[in-house]
Amino acid sequence: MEKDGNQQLRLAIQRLARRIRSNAADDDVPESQRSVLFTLDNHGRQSLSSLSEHECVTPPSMNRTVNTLVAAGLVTRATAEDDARRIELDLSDVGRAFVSETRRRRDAWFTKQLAALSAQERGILDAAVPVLKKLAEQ
Amino acid sequence: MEKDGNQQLRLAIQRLARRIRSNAADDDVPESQRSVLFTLDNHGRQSLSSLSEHECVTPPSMNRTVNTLVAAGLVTRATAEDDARRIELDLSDVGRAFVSETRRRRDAWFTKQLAALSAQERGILDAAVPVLKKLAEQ
DNA sequence: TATTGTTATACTCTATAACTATA
DNA sequence: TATAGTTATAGAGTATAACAATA
Repeated sequence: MEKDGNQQLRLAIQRLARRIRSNAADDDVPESQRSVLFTLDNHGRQSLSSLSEHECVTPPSMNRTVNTLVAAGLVTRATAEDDARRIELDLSDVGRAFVSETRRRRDAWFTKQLAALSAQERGILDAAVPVLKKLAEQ
Repeated sequence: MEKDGNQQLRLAIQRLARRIRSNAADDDVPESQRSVLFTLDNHGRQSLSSLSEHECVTPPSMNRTVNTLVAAGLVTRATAEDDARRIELDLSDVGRAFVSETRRRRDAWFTKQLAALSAQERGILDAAVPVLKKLAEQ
């Protein structure tokens, strides 16, 4: 890869990620809350402190975010059976439906963008998927 | 491209963009300010209102951000010669150096990640660059 | 009268410090 | 005494409304 090919690739990825976010965001739910919903969907029921660690936010801050989500009916809160200090946070049915719907909208937008490409271009992207995944996870 | 290949590609891009940001961010300068510096570097000297439009922020909000940047010596402010209502905002030399340094650090991190790939994998990514760019800009 | 920027004020999200309940 | 969560309070960053200066 040539000298500034790196920069071209990095810029293209950052720009595309920005477009995905701005085109598929649901402005009614702020990013901080949406991120918690997706974390609960991806990693399941968990305590306040594990959630705050995962989101790189302090417990008091996460507490407030969670309160909002519980008040909105998107998240459920329950005391843990084995340790009365801990609370178990999880998605409610409404929260789960919200996550599915958000995901569906993102995919719909992205699929529409892909449809404008040629078969050859889509083939190039298909080949790149595993490499991008490796890059994101290594 | 198969059914959920779209989703795989979208997820890989979003994850990779997140990693680029978290690994190369300069925590001393908040994202809102950094974004203004990059906009001035990319699009040159401009007024408060054009800057606020570009950043999708209200003029009072941008005014505050700009005040901070001027106080920090990263941005210069001057009354426009042809219209005394307008102000011209631009990068100072220090601001320009900051932008270069940030860019250099991002590239360094990303280049290091790419170095872990095989020649074949890098070739696949090279081929994908123009397609990703098209996707980000269409 | 319209436009450009600024000030006043309030709301949201985040943080640190201090507190309560449980282990 | 240590841990999980909460409350109190303060600092960014943003918004709307009202204002000042200039065109």
